[in-house]
Amino acid sequence: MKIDGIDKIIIKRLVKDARTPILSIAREVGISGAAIHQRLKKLEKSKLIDGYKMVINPRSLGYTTTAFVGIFLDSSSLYSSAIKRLKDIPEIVESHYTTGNYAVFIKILCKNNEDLMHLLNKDIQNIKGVSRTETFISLDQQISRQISI
Amino acid sequence: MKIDGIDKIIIKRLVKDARTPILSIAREVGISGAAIHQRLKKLEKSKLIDGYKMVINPRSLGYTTTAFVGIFLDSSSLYSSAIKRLKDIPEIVESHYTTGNYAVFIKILCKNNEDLMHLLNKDIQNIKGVSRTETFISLDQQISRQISI
DNA sequence: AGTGAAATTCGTTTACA
DNA sequence: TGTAAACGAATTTCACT
Repeated sequence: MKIDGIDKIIIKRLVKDARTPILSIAREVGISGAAIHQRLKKLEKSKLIDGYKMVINPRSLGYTTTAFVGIFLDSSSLYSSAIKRLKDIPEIVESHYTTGNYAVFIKILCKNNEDLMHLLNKDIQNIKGVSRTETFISLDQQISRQISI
Repeated sequence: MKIDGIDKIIIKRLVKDARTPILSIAREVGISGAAIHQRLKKLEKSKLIDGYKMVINPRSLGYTTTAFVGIFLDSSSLYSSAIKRLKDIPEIVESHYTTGNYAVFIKILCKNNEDLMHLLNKDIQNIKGVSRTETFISLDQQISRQISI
């Protein structure tokens, strides 16, 4: 799969705004809408494009706190059952099985510190196999982007 | 800002596929396209909607490794200059200033372990003020989602 | 908040360079 | 890969409820 300059323009425009009309991109690059359409279908088929998503602003819903939580498990065999429970906690937006100190590493959004404490002490600590957690609260996010193309 | 059931359907559909035609949503909920259009503009103005993004699949570009890196800084006064340097490393997709052990916490995508080592030992360790790093490599990601509405 | 209609703009297909 | 033409579909605006 080779990507040329036109493909890059298509991708850059749609990464910025996925609802940009194809014809508007066509006018920018100076080829027909049908050609852009064709290229886009090819990019989608190649799996380079994973989809198009509306982005929700968590802040507007009161979710002002981002935190990362490292979770220690008593045994790695408890991983899949723990994941099942973690999936039921909607504030958890990412979950990884990681090398290093922790077994499970999650990213979590909370409305405030009280909610975070509740999530840690009740929802997460009560999961079978969870022995201990370590929390890193994000005070400032300076980078948020996708891999560059 | 109050969100009713119709708004939720609009959001759910567009979170799943941002290029879903408004008229297709209109047909699903049984009101006119103009009404959906109106609601959508209102949601966008309310800042609940942060935008629409094409999602790139990093794997298709060879980025098969996700890692989290905690960075220790000699002094917190070096934060802003360090961030400037981190922004120049395209593999870094998130950067946070965090409470806890680390000063800076990043999420990074790499093609392989060699690239990761190079990024850690050359690009990151050479940044002024960086004393030490701790790396957690993601072996398995089970949750990847947005905050629920 | 919603409607229906009108005007404009898009997406998609097709036949052809 | 690309184009131009054609057509159905979608977006957007507006006067009215």
